[in-house]
Amino acid sequence: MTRDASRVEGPHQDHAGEGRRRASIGARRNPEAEAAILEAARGLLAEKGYSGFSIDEVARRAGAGKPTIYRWWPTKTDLFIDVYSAEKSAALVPPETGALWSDLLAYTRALWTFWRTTPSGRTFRALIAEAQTSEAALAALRDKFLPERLKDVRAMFDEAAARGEIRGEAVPHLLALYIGFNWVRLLTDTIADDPQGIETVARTLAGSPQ
Amino acid sequence: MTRDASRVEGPHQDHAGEGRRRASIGARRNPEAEAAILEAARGLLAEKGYSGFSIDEVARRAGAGKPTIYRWWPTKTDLFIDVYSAEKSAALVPPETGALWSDLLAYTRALWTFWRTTPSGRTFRALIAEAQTSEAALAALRDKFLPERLKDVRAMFDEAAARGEIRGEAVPHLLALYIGFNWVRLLTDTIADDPQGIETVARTLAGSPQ
DNA sequence: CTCAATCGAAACGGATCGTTTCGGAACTGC
DNA sequence: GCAGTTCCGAAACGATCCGTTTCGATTGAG
Repeated sequence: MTRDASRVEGPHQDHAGEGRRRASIGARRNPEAEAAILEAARGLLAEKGYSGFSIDEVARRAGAGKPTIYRWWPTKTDLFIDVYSAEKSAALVPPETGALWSDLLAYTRALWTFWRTTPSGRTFRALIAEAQTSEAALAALRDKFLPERLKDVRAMFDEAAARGEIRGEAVPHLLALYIGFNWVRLLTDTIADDPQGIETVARTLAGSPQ
Repeated sequence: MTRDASRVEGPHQDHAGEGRRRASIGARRNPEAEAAILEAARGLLAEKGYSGFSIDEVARRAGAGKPTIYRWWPTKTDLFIDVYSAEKSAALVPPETGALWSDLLAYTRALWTFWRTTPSGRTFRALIAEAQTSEAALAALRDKFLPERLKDVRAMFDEAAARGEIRGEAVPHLLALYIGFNWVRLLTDTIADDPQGIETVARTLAGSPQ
């Protein structure tokens, strides 16, 4: 690349370290900086949702420079995915009622409550939305988060198949059906408690008599 | 508002109408401008998806001024919703096979093909994503588009209830279940044809023997 | 003819993404 | 101990975008 050699750049850095500053710790990553960035990003996402999630604001809150952020996370989406990865999968203990329909009933109500009462619902909506724009986010959602976080739900279906309640070959499709139901309610912001709807769905998926 | 009265604004408008220009037709809307804007927006959305859908680009393509756009559509979301409204609901003729499960099988395969082979799938994904950020888009999606476009599907379930295949009270919930299945496949970009999965889902919703 | 509303061009303010320049700090290899 | 490398954060930049404002011009209504 040909570049102009003559430079007339002005001075930078005029307040000269009177405030607190997290300087470099040498020719390697500063874990404090990384932690501060992730924590700032996590808090910002929980507070203002994805619309208020900007790199500039994360840098301000973390007391970090934008180049420091972009050194480790090439794009905003990468940082977002990383922050989402750190979210606790939450204390959604899968029920063990002995029947698929009542397992689903209990689990669904707990999930909706979790989505309503923590930042997780909002954050998950943001991830799904981001996945509609970014290929990286879509791949992360489909190939990383979904398989990981659906383990418990899948186990409920697998156990039901082992008990003979449903066919084993139907499990992946019943799972998709069940996930879709929760998604459509979350994405249309209609996850107020709905015992009747949830019970109908649970019984339909389990093939139980109504 | 107090405003400075002294102005030293430079001149505008220096090429003086040598190019084609769609001037005002008086103190009222110019339907040509409106049509050009909608057409440009529609084409842009189909070509580049929602990420490339900017007001500046729409204005350029339409040969319109941004103030003209903002006079009629207060925000970008409003224009987007309006463009989406104009999308043809498409030639998805609901099947009449006489049984819910086979109706669903045929309809689902046609829907997925429609989503894959036209800009509609991409556009619908964009609307769902937009609804996660904009309250207006969410309201439009939930209260306007969904009820309207689900008429055919709802009718399939209603007729099945009339035939005694399913309980009438279950219709809204089975509908949500069915929509969710399609959404989750669309939003994770997994709408390649999947006859087995679709059949399992159709039979589960219809309560048919497997 | 005057007034009001429209038209498109252009510029603006503010925000954002992602990049680059800069002064400085600290570890690593020699 | 001393250069060289890599990191650090501040600041500015270019580009893009949203939504607003100014401006000259056009045209219908009264």
